Amino acid sequence: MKTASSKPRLGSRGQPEESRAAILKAAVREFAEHGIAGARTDAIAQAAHVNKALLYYYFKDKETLYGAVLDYVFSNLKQVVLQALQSESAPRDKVLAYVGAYFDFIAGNPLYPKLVQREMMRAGRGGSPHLKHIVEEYFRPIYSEVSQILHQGIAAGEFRPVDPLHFVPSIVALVVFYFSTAPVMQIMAQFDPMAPERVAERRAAVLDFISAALFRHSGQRQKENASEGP
Amino acid sequence: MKTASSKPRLGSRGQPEESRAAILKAAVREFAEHGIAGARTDAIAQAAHVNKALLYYYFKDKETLYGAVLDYVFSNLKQVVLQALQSESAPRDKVLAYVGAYFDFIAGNPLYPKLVQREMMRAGRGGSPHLKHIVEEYFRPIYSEVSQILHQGIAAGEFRPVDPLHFVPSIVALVVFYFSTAPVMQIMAQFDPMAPERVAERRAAVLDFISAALFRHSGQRQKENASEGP
DNA sequence: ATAATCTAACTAACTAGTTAATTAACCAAC
DNA sequence: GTTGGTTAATTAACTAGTTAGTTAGATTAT
Repeated sequence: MKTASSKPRLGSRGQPEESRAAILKAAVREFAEHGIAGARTDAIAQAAHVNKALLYYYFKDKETLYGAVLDYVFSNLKQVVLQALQSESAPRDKVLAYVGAYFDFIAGNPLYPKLVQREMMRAGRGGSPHLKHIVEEYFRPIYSEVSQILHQGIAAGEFRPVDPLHFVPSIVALVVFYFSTAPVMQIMAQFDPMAPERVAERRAAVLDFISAALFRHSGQRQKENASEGP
Repeated sequence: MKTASSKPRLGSRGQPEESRAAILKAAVREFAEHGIAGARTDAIAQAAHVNKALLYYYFKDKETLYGAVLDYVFSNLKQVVLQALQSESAPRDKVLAYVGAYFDFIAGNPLYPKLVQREMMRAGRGGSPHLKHIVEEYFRPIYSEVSQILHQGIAAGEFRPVDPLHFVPSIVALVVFYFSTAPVMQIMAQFDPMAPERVAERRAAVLDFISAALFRHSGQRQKENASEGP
């Protein structure tokens, strides 16, 4: 980015990067709040202080813009999360670092969780053109890493013998759910669930929940299969 | 309901209850798959084999129809879940009964989880006219019951000292998430996540996860506060 | 001039909701 | 037991408003 000009940004050859970024940012909010069907291109243009035709100058159509939003959000997530897994520590600490980083990322970007959740729901019968790409590009690499760590921890006897295929989604559920359903919490309890102290409380609760469910405690029974029949 | 006539159902004074029910059923599917903004009233009418104007004869407008769908779904949920909590057993078994019933209800109605999730997300800035009613009417009674059981279990020393305000949503997250995000699972793993054996697997995993996180195991440390700082 | 950036105004398609008419069950009077 | 009015249930066709996407041109740095 160059000089942040305060000019009325008229005419041409203005700030292409700024415009594009403004559109993306506005689109994140609009899509997160209303979903792809509920999002209005006019609203995005207005929020970005840009003519609507510019959306179509930078992005092919609404669906493509939505795809760009998803790529932006999920690549950020991937970067943050994989970085947290870089350290050379015990499986136990790696899992905690992963969950913590994931939680903080979501908590720090209150618009993302709904976007994530909405996209994950989009597929049933003629669904999303983006989902496959997102899964392959962002989810699978993260899953592989975490899954590997789980196996290490289990092999080392640090963890209970859980199935990563279920445990990893369970982690995601615990991290994301609170934020995507914040409106319900707002009504249930009578406080703002996004207030820093509440978020900190939730963070602790999630870490505690996962720790208790995953880590072996002294005196705990050895058991090869982690499941009970239905 | 009377004789199921096989007449072409033309004209008037046909089967008012059947028509209304057909509309509701079609609306459940349409709203679950596309959300309220993405749902098309024409599609609902067509799926219900009914003229579109009939939607407006029975329901005031799209939003009202959506509200009726929500009431239908959530009252079913409430009934099933509260019944499971009726028994006179130990807190431990009550929690397992609750989670099992909740899980089975969602698993048996594959359209509901997305509906639930979608509505729970609907509020941020000028949101849902239904959410408050749903929370007060359906969620709070369930929450109260479960919360009470958790307190009993904690007092009896059966449970770890968890905060119901976080633990209950965590349970919901674990139960609902798998189903609402089934499309992702479908791509990640290469199997149908709704296949009976997979659902059974998930059920076991959820019960195991919650059991491990909640129940005290022999030799487990006593600790008054269940959280770690952020 | 050229080309990249940007806009006001327009259009074609879609969609929630309405209207006015139609059908048949029910009931009362003849 | 037929006639005709009343009313609930249902529909084909329409309307008014919205919305994604386009176009033809304007602006300005190089």
